[in-house]
Amino acid sequence: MGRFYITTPIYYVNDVPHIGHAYTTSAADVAARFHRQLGDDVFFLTGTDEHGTKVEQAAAARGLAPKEHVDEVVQKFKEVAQKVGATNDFFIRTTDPEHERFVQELVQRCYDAGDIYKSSYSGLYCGACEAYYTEENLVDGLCPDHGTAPVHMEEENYFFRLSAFQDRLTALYRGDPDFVRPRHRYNEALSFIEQGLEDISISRATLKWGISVPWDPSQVIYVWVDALINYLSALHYAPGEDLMDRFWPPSYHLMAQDILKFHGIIWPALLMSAGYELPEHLFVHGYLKLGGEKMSKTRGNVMDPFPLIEQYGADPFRFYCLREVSFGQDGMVSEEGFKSRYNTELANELGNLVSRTTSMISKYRGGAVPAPPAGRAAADSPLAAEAAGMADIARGQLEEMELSNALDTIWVFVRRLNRYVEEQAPWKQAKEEAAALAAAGDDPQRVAAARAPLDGTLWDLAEGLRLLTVVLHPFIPATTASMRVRLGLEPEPDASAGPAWSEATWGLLPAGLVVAAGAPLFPRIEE
RNA sequence: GGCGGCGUAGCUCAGUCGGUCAGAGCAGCGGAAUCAUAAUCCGCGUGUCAGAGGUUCGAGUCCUCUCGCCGCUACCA
Repeated sequence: MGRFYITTPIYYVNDVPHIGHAYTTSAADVAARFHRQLGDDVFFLTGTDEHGTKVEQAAAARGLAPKEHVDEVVQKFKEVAQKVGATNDFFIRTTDPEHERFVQELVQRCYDAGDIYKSSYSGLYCGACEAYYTEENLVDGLCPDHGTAPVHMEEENYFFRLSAFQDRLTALYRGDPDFVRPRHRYNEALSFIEQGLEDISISRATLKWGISVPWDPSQVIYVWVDALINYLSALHYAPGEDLMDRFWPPSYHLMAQDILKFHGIIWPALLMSAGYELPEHLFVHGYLKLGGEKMSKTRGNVMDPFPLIEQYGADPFRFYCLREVSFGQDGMVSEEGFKSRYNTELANELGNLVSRTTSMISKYRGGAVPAPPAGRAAADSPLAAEAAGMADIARGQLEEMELSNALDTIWVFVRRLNRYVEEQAPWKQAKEEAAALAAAGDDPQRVAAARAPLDGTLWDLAEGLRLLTVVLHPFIPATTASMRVRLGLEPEPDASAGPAWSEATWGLLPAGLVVAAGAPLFPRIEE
């Protein structure tokens, strides 16, 4: 039994929830569910980042106080987690008073450690934005939002001595090539560090909407510093006892590539300064691209997942994203692709497999899953070895966060079961059985022998489906729950926990199950 | 410019330590079967593995160079 603490980034409420948020949260949920199945002590955290200039401005534009504004917008992000079926254990908001207090404590620690000092920051400042711009971010030398010329300004800020951590960060990376995965992201971060780190300003004098610097209330803490600390602060006040001891450090921080620098460099340095253990791994997943381009609102090529989820449920969405795109790499998604995979893989291959299996058990055995033929050990099933291999490999891949590889491994087995039906041809076995039974008379041994082939086939299929409910639970939990009902298995007491991974062992199918027919798991999408 | 990555069948992509690695899925064509959501299964690919050179008994798989894409290159979430 291990410990598993996984996080998504906390989402910036100024943005509108989009497929990227749903993707990250889904992926984190897959990992969290899998580790619960292993029996690990799991904590899965997500939440929202609610401070900063943009939020302050958005609120002002609506004539609301910032807090009123974020209280409203945060609901949309809570809905994302709920809609994708995420089993997050807590939802943190950086406006939680407990978080704010903790951020101040932590920053104070860094200050006391001598890693924060006052200096002046100079740059190009747009008064309308109340923000600084670097030259690259200007459009023809003008503010991209207001079209006005920024002025050169200086402000007194507190700086974090990031440069002092260069050697320790280098050592961290050199000592653990898996600190950031996949490897090319590790290279990126390391090369950034080796180019030389400069101190960073971690406070703002012109902004009000933030957490004030404890020793100088005229300034607020830079929003990224505020945000990163959520991974730590949450454990101090999320429901439950001793969460720090139970869960720190994080097993995985999940994120997209745009925020690697903050998580891979600033965050470890802050933790070093404040004296905390470092996260074990950062995992950087790719972007979902539509039509070969990175999705962006300005390009108008954003794929909105929420109508699809409303219409088809969370499972098909989760399945599609994690199956279509190699986890850790960029990939293309489209509504067309969604429908294609939904129909071919979920409806035809998996859904129909469940249909045909339960239907044949009903038709040939009155709905009762037969016992395996007398004298045939579970391990003698033609599928036993493949099933065991599939479960082992998928487990290893899930442990390594190779989510799409795991799904691929599992799907080979789904297809194997369909092929098995064709190979055994139960309808043919049923005819042969009828003939053999007619010839067997009352001889119990001959009756048993006559029934053995079809019994074996149906039992194998039911057992194969049962295994699938275990290994697919992390990806499509509502579906596997429904499959278990159809197979006549007892529902899990805790739906978010799912069946224990140890049940992914061939031969554990309980005796005496009665299958239940049902509407198609995935009705085909007809166009 | 520097660092990193990518360029493999019509499409989307796998290819861990160099030796059945030339593959999968989709799309297309042909066939079988009928338990099932007309759902399944089987068969069919002459691809210069971007190009050139090199190392090696042997290279998509290592090295060099060229071409074409992409990411990162500091405080914009």
